[in-house]
Order: sequence, then structure tokens, then C-alpha cells
Amino acid sequence: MTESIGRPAYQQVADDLRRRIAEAELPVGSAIPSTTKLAKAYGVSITVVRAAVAQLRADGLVVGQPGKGVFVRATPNTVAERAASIEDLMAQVAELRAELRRAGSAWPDEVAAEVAALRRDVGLIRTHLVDLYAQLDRPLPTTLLAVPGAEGRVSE
Amino acid sequence: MTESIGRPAYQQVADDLRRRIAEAELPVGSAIPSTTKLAKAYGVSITVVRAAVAQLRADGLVVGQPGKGVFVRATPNTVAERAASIEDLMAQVAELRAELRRAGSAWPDEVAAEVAALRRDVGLIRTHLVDLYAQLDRPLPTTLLAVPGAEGRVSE
DNA sequence: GCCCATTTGTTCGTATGTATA
DNA sequence: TTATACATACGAACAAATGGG
Repeated sequence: MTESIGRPAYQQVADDLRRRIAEAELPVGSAIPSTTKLAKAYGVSITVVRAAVAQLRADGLVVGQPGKGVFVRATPNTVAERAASIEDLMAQVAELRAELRRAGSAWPDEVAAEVAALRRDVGLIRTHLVDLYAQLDRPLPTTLLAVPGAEGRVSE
Repeated sequence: MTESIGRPAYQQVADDLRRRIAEAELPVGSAIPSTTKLAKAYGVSITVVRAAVAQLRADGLVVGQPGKGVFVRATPNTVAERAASIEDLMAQVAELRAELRRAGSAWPDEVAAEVAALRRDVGLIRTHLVDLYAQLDRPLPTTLLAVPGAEGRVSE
């Protein structure tokens, strides 16, 4: 109606709600307007609002409680902030590896095996994260690429 | 018949389609039956079928082409691979912590602190991956949801 | 405790637009 | 051109949960 662009109405509503959540106009923990209120505010039908909210719910941004409302669960831009935690994790792994090398043979063999398996899985996760960033059409954080953790040679 | 359980009809249809895709009854690359055929086959309305297919599409299992059909894009196992690695990583961390507790004083304190920090960051990584899946219009792999001790609480 | 308005979640039917064959 | 099929959008109805009176 108001928009004549090709993008579907329910996605436009979902995008606007994502923006309002990101800009803290709809803070985390608060309830978004009800379905009927959103329909009147955006000038669309109930079906369009339901489709938009269903998309946000599928994304995990909001969670609905029957009889109460739909509440904001997280913000879309927390992803970029949490990307730093990856860097921290890699640093922790590197530190742990250094500690392991320093301790040398004082460590039980089975524990060394556990740590090795842990390192392997972290590398796997890193690979998957790279793939996910690629699918997001978002540049991979340089800190994630610069991590040399994938190639740790412990005397084994 | 299938209404004996409280699970919604569209989720039951989605579950059955996932099973048929996983068992290669609907191979990757092939087209699933049309909306009307599925509605008649399952004895439900068009709306239910469309909701089920929309869920599969959000999970990245199928992709729809207007005028042609809905084609299988991947198997649930493939999609669940990334989530499974998370599960393994968390299991490894749990095992490592158990080993740490068993070894007792044999472990240096600084290493114990590193492992604790590592465990904290693994939880952060999990939430990070959840958000990445959200931005990919894929809500959550079911295996990731089924992770034991999956508290949706981010310390916030 | 009971009734009632509100809200979400689900389901139904139908109509229109667009793409494919 | 006609037919099929998906995507979107409209309206309507019911159940369940919540909260106020």
C-alpha cells in the first residue's frame, strides 16, 4: 500500500521491527505492541503482522507468551559484539596450549588427549564460523583469520 | 489419528517431511509433492502445509521456485553437522572439567582458571552461533535446540 | 471462585500476483 | 494461451493463557 517497492510487506514490517529492536526503541525484555496494534500502526492486515513476528520469533529475536505478549529476547547487533569473544577464545586456547607445553610430561596422558581433542574441535568450530560468515556476506573478522591456533604441534 | 498428541499439525507435517528427506525418500535435488498434493495426502489444509514447508525453508532444507516446485536442498544431517560439533565441544569441555577435578591439586591453578574461562567462552560461542543462524534466516537446528543444558539465558 | 477482555498460536478458506512449462 | 505451482495477502474462527474486576 504505502510502499510500492517489490519487497513483501511482511518482510518490510519485520525489517522495521528489527531496526527498532537494534536501536533500543524496543529494549530487550520489553514487549512489542500487540498484533492488532501493529496492524493498525503499519496499515497492514493481521496476517502480514503475524508473518513478520513469526520470522522474528524464528530468528530468536523475540519470544511470545500466549495471553501476555511478544517480548524482545535479543538484539540483532549483538552478533558483532560477540565476535570479539571468538578472538578471546582463540587466545585462551593459545594460552592453554602454552601452559600445556610448559608443564610438559607432568600432565597425565589422558588429559593431554582431551586437550588435543578440544583443540581439534575448536578448529572445527572455527571452520564452521568462517563458512557462516561467508554465507552472511559479511567480511570475516581479521582477528579470526590471524589466529595461528590451527597448527599447534605439541610433542605427541 | 495423529491428533492424539498436542503437537501442532504443521509441525507434525514438517517433522514427517524431515524424516522423508533424511531417509532419502525425498532425495536431494528432487522436488517434494506440491502443496495441494501434500494437503490431500496428510489430510490437512493448505495453510498447514505451507507453514510446514516454510519451516523447512527457514531451516535451509528446501528451496522453493515459483512455477516449478519446492526442491530438496540438503539433508537434516548435513544441516546438523555444525551443531553436532558444538555438542561435541561442550562434551569435551565437560569431560575436561571432570578430569581436572579428579586430578585435584596436580593441576596448576592458572591452568584451572584458563579452563574455566574457556568453558565460559564456549557458552558465548554457542550463543554467537545461534545469532549467526538467526541472521541466515535459519532459526535453529533441532539438534542445537536439543543440547542438554541448553539454557537460553545469556548473562545479560 | 468465576466471568470477561486481551493476546498469542493455530487453523481454515480464499484471492491475487508471478513464474514456469 | 492455458495450466500448474509457489508466494503473498486478505479475512475469520477457535483454543489456551493471562490478568482485571
